[in-house]
Amino acid sequence: MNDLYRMAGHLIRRLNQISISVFTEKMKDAGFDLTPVQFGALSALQTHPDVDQATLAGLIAHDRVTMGAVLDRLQNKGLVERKISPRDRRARVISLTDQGKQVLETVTPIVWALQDEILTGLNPQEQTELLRLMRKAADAGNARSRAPLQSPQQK
Amino acid sequence: MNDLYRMAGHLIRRLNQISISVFTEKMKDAGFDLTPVQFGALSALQTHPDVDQATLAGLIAHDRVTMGAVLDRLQNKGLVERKISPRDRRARVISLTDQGKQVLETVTPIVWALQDEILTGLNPQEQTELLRLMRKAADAGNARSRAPLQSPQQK
DNA sequence: AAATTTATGTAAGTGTACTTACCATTAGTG
DNA sequence: CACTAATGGTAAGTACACTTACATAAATTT
Repeated sequence: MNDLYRMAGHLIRRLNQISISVFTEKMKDAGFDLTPVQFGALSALQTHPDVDQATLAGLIAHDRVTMGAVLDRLQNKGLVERKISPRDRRARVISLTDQGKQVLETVTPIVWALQDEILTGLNPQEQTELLRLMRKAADAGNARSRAPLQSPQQK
Repeated sequence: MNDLYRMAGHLIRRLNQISISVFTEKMKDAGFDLTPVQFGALSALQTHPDVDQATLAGLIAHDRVTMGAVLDRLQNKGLVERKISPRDRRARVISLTDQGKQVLETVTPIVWALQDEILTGLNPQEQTELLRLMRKAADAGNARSRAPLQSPQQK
């Protein structure tokens, strides 16, 4: 038995694989073609409408380049619109289309429901505790990641 | 404050970003150009020498295709050798080169040391508990991931 | 007002992490 | 022993998740 299996990094990667796999499967079952990151972007847009790409990237802890590519796909699917900001001609203001809003509304409860499935094998108390610890670790480590989470107020 | 931030999937993804970022930074500081997955492959090869690519992939929960690409890079760096298996002409038996062994030996303690840094913000008891819960969840969810972990005996 | 710095978005490149499809080979069945 | 099924590896394609580099535009400094 390799020590690797006891390393935080390896366990986190494995959980991420499981998480993405469960998400993809459930989304497919529900008839939607939406990745976790794409859902994250739509979800952040609902809470913070009409932000530009860089701000949106900061809201879900991505770099501008990745966010640009994700938005390309969301735009192709007709879920999102890009408009040049009237106050800054460099910036693209992103907004949910009607279809985007509708998809998000349908999909959000499904995404919530699948969260438990990611943590199958843990009882409710353990799930709560794991969530608490992960949140604490993610908050503390935020500045260490390449694309830190940035609340819009900070900007 | 968006609900997204309370979802298991989002927290796992964030921890993974932090984990990879810390790994990359520390490895670079130490003068090595090695990714987490590349280290994982070398480490698994140490414990299970002379396995074929598919078996190696199973040992660290990857699919054959990803493993092939990782091994291309490790081979280019001279850390690994591929030989056609005498007992199965389809299979490539992978072995660590002397340089690979040496790199692994130097790097392993660095990787262990950096694990704590991934979980900065948690005290030792919390780290232990998080690791326990992650291991339990990863084990239980193993079959759900696209590329489940496979012990060589199972095969 | 001009020069410098900073910031937004995109292009190109690397490295996972998969999918499907394919070829070669081996194992299993009739 | 022929036929089929399963397996190992690769090819091509998609989607993150970054990096560096660059053009444009805005903000700041001189």
